[in-house]
Amino acid sequence: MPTLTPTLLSHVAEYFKVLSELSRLQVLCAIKSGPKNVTEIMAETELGQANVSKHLKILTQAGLISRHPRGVSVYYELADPMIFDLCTLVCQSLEQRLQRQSQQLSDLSRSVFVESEKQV
Amino acid sequence: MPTLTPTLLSHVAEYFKVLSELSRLQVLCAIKSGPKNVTEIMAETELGQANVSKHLKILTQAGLISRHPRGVSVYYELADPMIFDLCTLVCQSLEQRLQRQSQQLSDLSRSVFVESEKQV
DNA sequence: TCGTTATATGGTTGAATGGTAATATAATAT
DNA sequence: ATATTATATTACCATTCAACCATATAACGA
Repeated sequence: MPTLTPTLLSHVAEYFKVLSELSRLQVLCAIKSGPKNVTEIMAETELGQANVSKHLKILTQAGLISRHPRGVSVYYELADPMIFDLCTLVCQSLEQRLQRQSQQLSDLSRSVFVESEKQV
Repeated sequence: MPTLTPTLLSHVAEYFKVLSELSRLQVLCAIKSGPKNVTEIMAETELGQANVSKHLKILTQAGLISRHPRGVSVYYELADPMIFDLCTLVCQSLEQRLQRQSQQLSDLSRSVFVESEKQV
């Protein structure tokens, strides 16, 4: 890993901030299978037009997607599919966390059960 | 990659939101080399006490770090070093983006140079 | 017990930002 | 030229949240 200087770190934080909004992740998922224009993205995400447009601008400025006007409509496509590698890693972490929690829960319920047995 | 249902996606967004704050990334970096107590983290990050405490709580609740009281002080440690794999991927993406931009800049300056030559 | 140190919490404030409606711009067709 | 469709922008509101101050809690020593 590169040295995480404060400057670099703030860029990383900014990157994560772009990905920290559900609507924007939905937009990214919408174009995961291939380029789509704004109308198509609106349909798939069920977000408002101005809203989608703003999010697309933010994603474009962050370099996560690229903009391709074609005729009257504008197509957007993923600039770096690595984004979904990030999502995969996060999902794995979430999964592990859930497993730990459910394990703790079952341990807890077992101990409660044992305790109640003692009472009898 | 698992199917990114809206529910799962919102969890992923939440995860990224935790990582989207410079102060919290600084805290994570501070304990990257090993567990540290709150005072040590304050010193390393130069953040206020209440501030650090709140960020530590957020990171703990998100499952990114774990809390270990020892005597009068409380030590925190990374719960999942995978976090820095995320940072590495992001850094690579940022680097690529910068390279593309600098390439475009040099292309631009070259074309400007050629144009000015034509003028002569 | 009392004081001290370490950490956590509550309250407040200001800045950032997502959503939406209204409007602007751009491209195409009639 | 004008209407129409697609996209972008602006203005506004509501919410979120980081930073800070003050205060509370907890652990330990004198």
